[in-house]
Formats: sequence, structure tokens, C-alpha cells
Amino acid sequence: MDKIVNEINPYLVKIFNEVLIIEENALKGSRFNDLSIKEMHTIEAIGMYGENTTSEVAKKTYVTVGTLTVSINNLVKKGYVERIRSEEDRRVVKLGLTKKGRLLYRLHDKFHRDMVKETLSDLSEEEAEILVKGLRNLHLFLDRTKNSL
Amino acid sequence: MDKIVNEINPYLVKIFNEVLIIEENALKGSRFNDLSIKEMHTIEAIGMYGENTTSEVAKKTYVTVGTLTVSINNLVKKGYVERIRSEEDRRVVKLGLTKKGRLLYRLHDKFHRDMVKETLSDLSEEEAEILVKGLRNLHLFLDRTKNSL
DNA sequence: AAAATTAGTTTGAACATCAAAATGTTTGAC
DNA sequence: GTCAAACATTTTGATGTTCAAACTAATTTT
Repeated sequence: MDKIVNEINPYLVKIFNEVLIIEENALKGSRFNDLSIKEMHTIEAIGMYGENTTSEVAKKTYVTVGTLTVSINNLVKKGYVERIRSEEDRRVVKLGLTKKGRLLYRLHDKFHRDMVKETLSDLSEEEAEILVKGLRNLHLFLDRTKNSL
Repeated sequence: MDKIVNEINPYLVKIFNEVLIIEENALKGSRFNDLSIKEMHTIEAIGMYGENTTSEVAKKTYVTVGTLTVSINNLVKKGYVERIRSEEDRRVVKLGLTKKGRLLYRLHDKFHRDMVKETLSDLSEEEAEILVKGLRNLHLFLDRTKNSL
């Protein structure tokens, strides 16, 4: 047991440390080089269907609504996001992606899917299911930890 | 194949997004609440044996040496890190952890190890090996992507 | 021994973040 | 119906992080 912990731990540490840097660099090398990885994840949280409010996106991205407002100002200025006042409740702002924003969303989604495909490349169906089980355990641990703080 | 990509992708996205937040909150709730998660990872990169230089730690943490110098100033002030001029080459600064820094290092390491243990909790030896294989693939994908930028 | 290189520090500008105050809208109590 | 409370968002001011570039000091090369 300890042996395998010693094997997995460094992979996880390296993966966590590197994935953000790598995504940031992938952005910098693309035509969307006016965005940071944080802005990319904000766009990811806004999603394709313009149904999320400012508060909801702030919650998803773990920042205060004040911080999100500033960030959305920049994303609107850069042409990725638009604000739409809700007609049912005029306090509420729905956030949506522009055409350019949706293009980027799909590109980033493809990056993630390619990453997962590579991860599964030489695994059988049954082995992939086991991987899912492990990731589910990890995810449950994190959620439990989050809620016990 | 597509079905399982659709299953794994959201787990990875959530895990990546949450792990930093959760570690940050775990720190805030501990006796080491004067540190951010970035500072924690700097301490992790400095390591237990005081053999790493400023440049090496900057490279590991993906920041410029200037940024690291500022960060190390704070960690020295807070009592976690000490600078030791190298005697062989007096331009070089070796970074080491104080007693307090080493205590924190071990605590953080335990957090990681507990996380991995939970991930493996209901997996057999063979299943754990399959998980390692998947993580190795993911890690190789990230390294390949990094080097092709 | 002068010039070039290297390791690290300092500085100034840009940006991210939060908490708290401010603005505009809706809901509920009377 | 009106007024107070609650709510969603924005604005503001302070703090912290980051980078690039200028700088200092030590070493290596020529």
C-alpha cells in the first residue's frame, strides 16, 4: 500500500502543479493570447447557453462577485462575453459568450477531451472504469474535505 | 470511448479547479494561516534538505527569480525559510526550511498522502496499478504538450 | 585585468483579489 | 400602496502577486 502511495503522490503533485501552467502557455501560443488561464476558466464557467448569473459564475469560480464584476468588465472589453439584464428580475445579470467566446470555449473543451483520450489511450474498457472509480474517490475526498472546513 | 471521456472529463475539471481552493482553505483553518497556497508550494519546492538554489526553486514553481526573491523575503520574515550563501560560489543562495518550515512541509505531505490513500481506499492492488497507468499517461501528455509549446 | 556571463535583488507598472460602501430592484409587512 | 428589509450587482480602496528591466556582486573567459 505505502509503495503505491509513493508512486501516485508525485504524479498527482506534478499534474496539479503543471496543468495550469501548461494551459496558460497553450493559450499564450494561440490566437487567444490576450487571455489568462483564470479568464479562460471564467469563460468555461459562463458556459455555452447564457443561463448563468454573475453570482452563479462567481460561486463556480470561487471568487467574490466584486472580483467577478471586474473580470467580466475585461472580458466584455475583449469581446468574449456579454451581459444581459434579466427581464424577469432586473437586478439579475445573465452572462453569455459572444461568437468569439463560444469558439474559444469549444477549443478549450477539445484540449480537455484530447487530454482525457490520451490518458485512456492504452486502457481497456474495464481498466477505464477502474480509473473513473479512482477519480471519483479523489473527487469525493476533496468534496468531503471542502465541507469539513 | 466517447461515453467514458464524457464521464472522466468533468471529474478532472472539478478536481483541478477545486484542489487549490481546498488546500488554501485547509491552510487558512490551520495554525499556518499566515500562508497562501502559493507560498505552500514554494515551501514544497524548497524541500527538506536545503540543497536547492533560488534559480532552481523559481524554475520548479514556474515564476521568475525576481518574483521568487520577493516571495522568499516574506517567507523568511514569517520564519519558514532561511537563506544560506553558498561557500563554493558566493553568487549562489541555497534555500532551506527552518524547523517551523519543516513541520509544515511534513503536514502538507501528510495531506497529500491521505488524499491518495482515500483515492485508493476501495481499490485492489491490481486496480491501483491501473490507476497509476492512467495517471502516468496523463502526466506524459502534459509533459509532451509542455515541450511542444 | 578587462569583458562577458551568471546569480540574485530591487524597482515600477499592471493586474487580481477582497471587504466594505454604494446603487438599483424586488419582496414583504403593515 | 408605501416603506423597510433583502437582494444582485457594481464601485472603491487597500493589499498582494507578478513580470520585465535595471542593477549589484561574483565568477569565468579571453
